[in-house]
Amino acid sequence: MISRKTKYGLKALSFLAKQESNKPVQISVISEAENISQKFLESILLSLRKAGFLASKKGKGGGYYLLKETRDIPLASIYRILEGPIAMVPCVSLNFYEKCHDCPDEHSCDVHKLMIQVRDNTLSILENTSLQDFIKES
Amino acid sequence: MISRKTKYGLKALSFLAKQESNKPVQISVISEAENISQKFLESILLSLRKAGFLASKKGKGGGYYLLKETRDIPLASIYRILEGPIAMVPCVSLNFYEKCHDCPDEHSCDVHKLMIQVRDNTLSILENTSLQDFIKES
DNA sequence: TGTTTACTCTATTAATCCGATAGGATAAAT
DNA sequence: ATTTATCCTATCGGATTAATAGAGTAAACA
Repeated sequence: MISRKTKYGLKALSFLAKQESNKPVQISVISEAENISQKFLESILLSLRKAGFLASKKGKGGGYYLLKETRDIPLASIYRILEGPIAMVPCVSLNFYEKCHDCPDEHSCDVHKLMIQVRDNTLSILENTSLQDFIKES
Repeated sequence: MISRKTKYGLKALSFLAKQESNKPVQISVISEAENISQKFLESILLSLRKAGFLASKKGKGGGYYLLKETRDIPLASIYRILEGPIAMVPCVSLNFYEKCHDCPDEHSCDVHKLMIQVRDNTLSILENTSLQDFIKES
């Protein structure tokens, strides 16, 4: 299961992607439309901005807007920013590798072998689905 | 990422599956071989027993052993028992369905639509990988 | 029958994470 | 200047996780 943070982030990105123009949208607008706590959404959008997917404008008429084309925002990137590693165990993570504390030797671990397969399969979905695909069929 | 509970459970099942005979294996043997806290492993094996995958014998010569054929234990079942829902959001879970608190209407939710696809894809991997497949190539 | 062995069950704990909130700082528009 | 709206840090209660403790139960075996 993904956290609310990730779900909210996806909903907000989808909301922004569906605007006709690229005019900034205020946090309060998104939070009301999508039933998300405004303060919580603030921190989520901030993460997405720091990751380079969104830009913001302060002051009157300000807000958030997409910085990239929707087709250039793969689900995998959003997931990594908001949720963390895509791999099921740290020892097979490409972007967040960590040794498992209980494994003296990864290469002799069945779970390790299995999780590499699961990771590759999951990755192929998440890398090949973009924000565009995902609002397309609404 | 999966919890340690699930990882330990997988390792323990794999360990049992690799025994030649179906003689009971003591918790302490598994916990030492796999570097798992014995007490924690106790509760994990108990869950797997209650779910019908393992059986146990008490007393001398006792321990845990597999109750089903390794090919009849899909990863999906183990995952559901130890980790919980496979779906990324409760509103698309087949076995643990719950309405999302922030969605007045699931059918108009982009995330909902997307997560159905992700779920089906993930499911097809986890349902079609059995404990047998997963120890096979060690 | 009694002792050892090993699973069963409950419950407690420390640490971490999650979701949410508060409030002041900063920057832009008018 | 004043208003608007993002930026940033800090905090909080509650839930979950991983691990531990200890008493209870059942089986084997001498």
